Amino acid sequence: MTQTSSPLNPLLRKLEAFAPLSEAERAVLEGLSGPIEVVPAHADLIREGDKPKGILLVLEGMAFRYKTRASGARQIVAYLVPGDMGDLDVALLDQMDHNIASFSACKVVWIKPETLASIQQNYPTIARALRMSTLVDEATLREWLVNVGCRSAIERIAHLFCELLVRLQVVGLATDNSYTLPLTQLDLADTTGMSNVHVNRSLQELRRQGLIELKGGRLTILNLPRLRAVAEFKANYLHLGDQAAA
Amino acid sequence: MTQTSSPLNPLLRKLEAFAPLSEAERAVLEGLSGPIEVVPAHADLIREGDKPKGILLVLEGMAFRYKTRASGARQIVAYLVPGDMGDLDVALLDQMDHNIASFSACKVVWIKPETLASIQQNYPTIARALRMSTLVDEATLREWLVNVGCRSAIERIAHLFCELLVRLQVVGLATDNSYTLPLTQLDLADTTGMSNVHVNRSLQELRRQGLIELKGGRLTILNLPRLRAVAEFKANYLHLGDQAAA
DNA sequence: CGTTGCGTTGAGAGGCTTCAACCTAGGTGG
DNA sequence: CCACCTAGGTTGAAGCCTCTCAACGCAACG
Repeated sequence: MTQTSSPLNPLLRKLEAFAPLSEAERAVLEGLSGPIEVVPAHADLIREGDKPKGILLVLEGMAFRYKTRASGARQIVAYLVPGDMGDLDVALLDQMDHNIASFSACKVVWIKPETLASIQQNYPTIARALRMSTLVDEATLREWLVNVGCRSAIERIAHLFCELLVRLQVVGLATDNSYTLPLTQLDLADTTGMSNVHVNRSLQELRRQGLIELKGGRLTILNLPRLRAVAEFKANYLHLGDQAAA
Repeated sequence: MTQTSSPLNPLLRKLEAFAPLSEAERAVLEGLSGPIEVVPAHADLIREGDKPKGILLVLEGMAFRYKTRASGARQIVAYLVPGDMGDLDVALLDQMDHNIASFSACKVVWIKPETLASIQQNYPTIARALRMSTLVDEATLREWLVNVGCRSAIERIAHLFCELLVRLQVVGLATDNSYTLPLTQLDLADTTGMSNVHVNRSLQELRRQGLIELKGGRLTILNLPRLRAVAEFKANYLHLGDQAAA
């Protein structure tokens, strides 16, 4: 209630989902805000082969990690929503092995490795929360692999929607089982490893079953229990405790 | 040359691929050996829902991470070869979100979080190498997602074989483009998101093209350049510098 | 008012799955 | 020492899920 308008709010909310923070700790995190970069929609933030620019923190908007093949095929390997951070140790790498781009217009910060390192040293609770968050990112990647590796078309999309709901709820960006989803069907296709045509048909099926409504860049989940059942969604990999009924 | 017989040797080799270690640092790492657990083939090391036992380090044999669906379907999400370690911070989680099991008989160690933490504090070079290694694990997961998300059956298998070659070469377990591969075709199927029948046919095709030989639990790559071309394999995500011609 | 990006629809093709049978090799026990 | 058993590899056939290609609708925008 105090600082809902701070650009750092999503990060604070996310970390507090792992461990309560003191006022001092919250204040320190506010110090991360630095120079905010405003990024238009559909723009690359950093490309494969580039030297890491620092630790990416998304404040607003939605971004994603992806890799491309020589053929031009694209695989999206992660979504970055407000409060999400890149790897704490990216600075160790001399070049990126994948790309990061924006879905919608974004506000981001590139945190200097030293800044983060010093915070981690001096504030163990924050350090813990940040490391938890990294573990969850990895767990999410594993879940995405399960998604593409052994779920059907409809199940994949349903699972993705369930995951996003939880992640956006944590940072206060989803209410009434509804949230902004600035993706095209082609984006969804490249995320779930299917063709845009089949994404279209799967979405229609989800609509026909009365599970979701998706139009104008906003997704509304009409029947969450059934959507979760379809996706066989268990939130345990997000490690939020009981907040998101596993 | 000095201590090739140490059970810790794979870890040393792996970390040295990221940064040269001093004798003192090597000695410290030897101290990790602790009580070695011998695990038979096809046994679970830890299950989803369990409390993490410590940081897993594989000394010998081959293990894997996997998740299962209610239907019984299994998705393998990572391979663990000698020298591979689990997440440095797993101890932060109160329960595992996936399983780990052995392919072949293994020797492993469960390192106590405190032990590792103290080493990380006192030996920055080791800490760096360990964190690099975690970054590579995550990058590998992303590459696996690309594999399942947008490569054809043959390409998936070829890519997996290329990756394993590099990883095993690093720890000295592959010579002459050949290495031990204690997997069944069903294991390969659950790794690549396909049916065992189709894995069988894809392997036959790779054999027919003279690219590989696979029998008796040993894989020999007969034509590495062509196998890499088929897989469109670029080793950059393993971040080994020039050691493995990207 | 044309252009452009995105969603939608139809039709045909194909990669992969499923089911099922059969084969082989290795291990076990009578 | 052989018969049996089992796990894993191989093969065939049928079918479907998903893809590709292509056309068309539609809304936003300059």
